Amino acid sequence: MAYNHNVPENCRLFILVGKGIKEDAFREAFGKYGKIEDVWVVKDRRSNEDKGVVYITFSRASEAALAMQEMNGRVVPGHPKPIKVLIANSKRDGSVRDPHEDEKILRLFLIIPKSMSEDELRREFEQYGDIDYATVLRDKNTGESKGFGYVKFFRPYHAALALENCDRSFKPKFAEPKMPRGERDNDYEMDYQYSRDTRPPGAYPRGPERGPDRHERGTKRCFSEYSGRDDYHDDGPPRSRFSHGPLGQHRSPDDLEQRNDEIADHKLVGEGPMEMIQNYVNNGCQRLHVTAPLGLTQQYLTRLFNLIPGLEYCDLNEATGIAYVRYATPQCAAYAKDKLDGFEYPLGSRLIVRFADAPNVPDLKTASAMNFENYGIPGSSFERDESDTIRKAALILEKAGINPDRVLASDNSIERVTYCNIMLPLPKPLSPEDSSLAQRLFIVCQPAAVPERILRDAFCRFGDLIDVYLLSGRNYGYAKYASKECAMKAISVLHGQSIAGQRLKVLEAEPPKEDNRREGRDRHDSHSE
DNA sequence: CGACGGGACGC
DNA sequence: CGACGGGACGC
Repeated sequence: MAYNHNVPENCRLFILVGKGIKEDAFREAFGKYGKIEDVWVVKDRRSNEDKGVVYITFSRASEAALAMQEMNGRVVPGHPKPIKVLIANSKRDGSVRDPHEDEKILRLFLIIPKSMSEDELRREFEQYGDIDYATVLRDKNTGESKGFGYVKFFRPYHAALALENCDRSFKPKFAEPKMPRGERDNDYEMDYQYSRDTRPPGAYPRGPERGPDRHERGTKRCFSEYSGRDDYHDDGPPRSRFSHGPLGQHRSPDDLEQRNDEIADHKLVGEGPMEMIQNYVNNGCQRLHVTAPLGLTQQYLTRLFNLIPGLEYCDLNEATGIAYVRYATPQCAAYAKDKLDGFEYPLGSRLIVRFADAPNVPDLKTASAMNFENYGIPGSSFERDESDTIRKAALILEKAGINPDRVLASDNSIERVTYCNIMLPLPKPLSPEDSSLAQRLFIVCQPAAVPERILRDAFCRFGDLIDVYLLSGRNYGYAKYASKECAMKAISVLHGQSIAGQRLKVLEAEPPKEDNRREGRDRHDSHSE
């Protein structure tokens, strides 16, 4: 435990690259995919010359996977050679090439309820991306679930999103590769298989509502554009030379309401107005940069952008409120930008949607700042007719399966949540799992258990929550806090209230029953690793 | 085309 | 009444 400080798994990129490129160029090229923790341009000890290898550590695996997916095979500006981007092995594993190393970044090991079937497991995780397989391990004799399973994705980015965003009770981990000796069939060249536009063999479009253009792209583009691609050369669906008007144009309040209407009237939902989308100009940009209000969750934002056909991913950094969204075609992206830029979501806040890397929008900061002027200032003309706007927006959110009551309160300190009978403080970040325990609470749900994600959402709102869980199959459990005040606040607010239809008791927990009284220096820490 | 530095448990 | 959680894949 001494070294290897808490760098999460699969957050580091291993990049093969031309020599003479400086650290700043990598920060510039990779920084937009996430928070860069470290850039190391490897140099020869003696000659001090570049070795053509760079390591970049991101704060999260999804950021690294996204950067790999987007940057592999591209060039760093000003340097002609396309780079090769892989997820780095952990330092401990060294440079060994495991023949099944892809499992380390594609497959999750998950703790699941004993009652959960493979279908349910798959359904739970396919919200994060296309799934290769979902398995539940069972006792050979009784057939009873062992309470854990594996889910394998096609893309590292999707696996990482699932890991980071699934209910914490799954205790997700990247699975250790373990393969029967028999080889698997689709062992095609791994090197570039996760790159930008590829869709793996057997992948299917997520969700039945996807537009037909998805299928056309589908399987056959896997390796078409890797070699030496250095710019936008879209070979996607039929492009149109016509547009429904200029893009990125200043918008009037009437336009916003008009768009809300369109969405509410289903013009935008479901099978999608494909011919309309095709009429959007192809500017070669499939990625959008979204500025969302803080507090908005990954899941909710994904549902919103998924209303528009062709969504490939929607990655929100919940800490910054910045999301990157990608669609199957530039037209879909343009359509999404047109419809959702300035959209009131959640109620009371507006999204800002820009092209992430369009040549004609070189400076994101400038674009965002301008946009704030247009939409973000209270007292602007957007406030007129407020009740009507809110009503329409609520309609749209309901269609996306989003709870319209989850409104950011005007004073930004409490909100209405549908699962609870009272207003609650806004969610606060969890304390790290290894935080020292300050107070434990005993929780009883009567008459029946409440899903853990709801408990987590409720109990985190007082701050410094480490963990909350119910004993498996029971209606009681514990919440652990890193601060006594936060725990006591949770008791004072939540005790006696109703959550997900259950009556809640929240008490200070008694010390664990098995008297571990010898808390001195009972065991010597085996310094592992 | 292919693999590991610097600084470092702490206010 | 309601008291203490689960963890690796048929070679």
